[in-house]
Amino acid sequence: MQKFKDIGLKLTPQRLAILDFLDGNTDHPSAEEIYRAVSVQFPTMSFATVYNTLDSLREKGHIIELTIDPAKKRFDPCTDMHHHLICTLCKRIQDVHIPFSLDLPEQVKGDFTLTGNHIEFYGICPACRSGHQS
Amino acid sequence: MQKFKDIGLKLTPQRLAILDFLDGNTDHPSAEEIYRAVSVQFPTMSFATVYNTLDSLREKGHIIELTIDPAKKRFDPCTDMHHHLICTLCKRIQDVHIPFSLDLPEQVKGDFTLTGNHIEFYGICPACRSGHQS
DNA sequence: CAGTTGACAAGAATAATTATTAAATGATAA
DNA sequence: TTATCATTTAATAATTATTCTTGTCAACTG
Repeated sequence: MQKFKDIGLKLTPQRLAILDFLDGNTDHPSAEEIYRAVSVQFPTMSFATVYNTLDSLREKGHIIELTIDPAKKRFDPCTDMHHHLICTLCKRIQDVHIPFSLDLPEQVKGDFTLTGNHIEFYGICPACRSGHQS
Repeated sequence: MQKFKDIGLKLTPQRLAILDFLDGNTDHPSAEEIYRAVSVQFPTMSFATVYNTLDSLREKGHIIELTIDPAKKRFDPCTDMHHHLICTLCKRIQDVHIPFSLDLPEQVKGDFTLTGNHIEFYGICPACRSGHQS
């Protein structure tokens, strides 16, 4: 777990468990899913601890908070610039690790300084297209 | 108010007021902001009516629900495909009416059928860059 | 006119999240 | 190692956004 050394936060067992669950996870889990997963090892774990940890990690830039889901926040341990491919039926979210360096014409951005972008690709996944319950 | 004719819903005064407030609005207001604005004319207006109306309008495709703000839903009367330019400091959201026809390579999308995309451009707006409260 | 339907207001209920608190723990320096 | 001190935790209360429920009323149907 070398990678958690320079995190800039106290490394408690709870945090380590959350980090461990998140590490390499591409499911974009919600706070509740993280809580459920980590509760297996730490039955005394509090929900607030999950939120606090996620908040600290976000502040330090170790995770990204996704606003893709209108109902709840989702968290992504992959902080590289990347985008998302979302099935509009089953809501599954898939990573897109291709950079798109988009710019805006002057007349649109004006004196706005562009710092980045995030693209949501919408579509129908293979599973939903074939075996959907119509 | 010709444009509200074919809405496919009963046109009640409350709904008309909401529609009227939304029409041409580029501020991406939240339910609460809509409620506050419409309450001026209809002091008895209920919050639930706002949510119900917004929900009906969304179902009929007359407005779009934005998931840009992690804290709450925002609503956009502009249903054309368009994107958003967001100031990461003051959170102001500006429309970007430029189409970006992005595609993904086969190896990424696989059998996914792409239906659309939405781009969030992040940056610092002129106001925040100059007169920010540091 | 009686009955059905849809819409409204009011407020309760729910779900996600944040804030508060005291007790426990990890980091730090002697 | 140990005392110290700030941070973290768990439990719980509070908040916020949203949805649900209920009773009522108006408009429409037959």
